Amino acid sequence: MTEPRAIAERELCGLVNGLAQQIADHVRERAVALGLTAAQATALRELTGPMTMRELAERMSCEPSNATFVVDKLEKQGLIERRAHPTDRRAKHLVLTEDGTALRERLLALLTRDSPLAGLNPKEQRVLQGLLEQAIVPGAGRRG
Amino acid sequence: MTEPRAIAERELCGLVNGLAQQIADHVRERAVALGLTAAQATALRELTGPMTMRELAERMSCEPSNATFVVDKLEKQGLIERRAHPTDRRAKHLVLTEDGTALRERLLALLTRDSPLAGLNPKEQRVLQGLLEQAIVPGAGRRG
DNA sequence: CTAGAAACATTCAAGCTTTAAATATGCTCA
DNA sequence: TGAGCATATTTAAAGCTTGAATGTTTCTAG
Repeated sequence: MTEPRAIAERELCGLVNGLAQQIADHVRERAVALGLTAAQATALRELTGPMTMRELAERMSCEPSNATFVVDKLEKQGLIERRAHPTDRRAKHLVLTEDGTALRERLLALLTRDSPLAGLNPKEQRVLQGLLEQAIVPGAGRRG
Repeated sequence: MTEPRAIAERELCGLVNGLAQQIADHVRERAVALGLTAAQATALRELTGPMTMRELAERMSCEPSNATFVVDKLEKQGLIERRAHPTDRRAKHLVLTEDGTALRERLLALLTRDSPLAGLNPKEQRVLQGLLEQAIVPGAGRRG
């Protein structure tokens, strides 16, 4: 409680959360300009190529059931398609449509402008990246 | 798009989000052990002393309307009280009840054990803190 | 081969979060 | 003083997220 070390760690957690919010707000702002919600934009951004629902969920740091919800919306908008997975019949293969690909390009362009990490120069960003990678426990977030 | 710098920044955003999730999951896990939800636990943790709704919302990195929602729950459980603010009649003064204070102590004890930042030693945590403070734009997250 | 365990995706209920709008109070300045 | 704008909180609607089932398919040990 009054242990300085514990207090510092709590404060640090607050900062991580604060920066995550700042990033999320940044995405949300740009998303609405394209008629997307923040969650939809995040999914679109993470869809770097064909992948399964689970892979997408992992990239979004969310539960698979949430990915189902978001992909439903994107599919209704004709931006994405759920195809049969080539080798595993349990899985779906998510593929961007032509419209989806085009919109994703526009989204990435918007997201790249005015980075939410502009306060850090490239070197500082590399240091931050190293620390975050070290702090993140591989299997913990979603099945600890 | 294929610009290496932009890709690195997107990846970095993903890592920030991932660590924030890891921290949130850590809180959630401990919260349920005390009959609290993650949001309620976060509010309780941030209530370091009497404060207004807006102050609490800022500490939680959320909208004031969300703080209203969470404080409603805590108040119904008798953990917190909304009192008149001593100098500003628009504002509420949030104060922990005796039960609330006791539960907060137990929560902090749980949260301190098994830190979600255990992957970093104290020195690394200080470096991380410095970078995060630099990356967070003071007025940005909540009023664009 | 086959039964059991594990993995992928989905559904549903419950709870969280944001936005916009509404109410109440405070502040500034002519 | 009082009009106009800013701030604190709340409400309602829409959307997000999680966790616990469920159905299907795959894997693994015998």
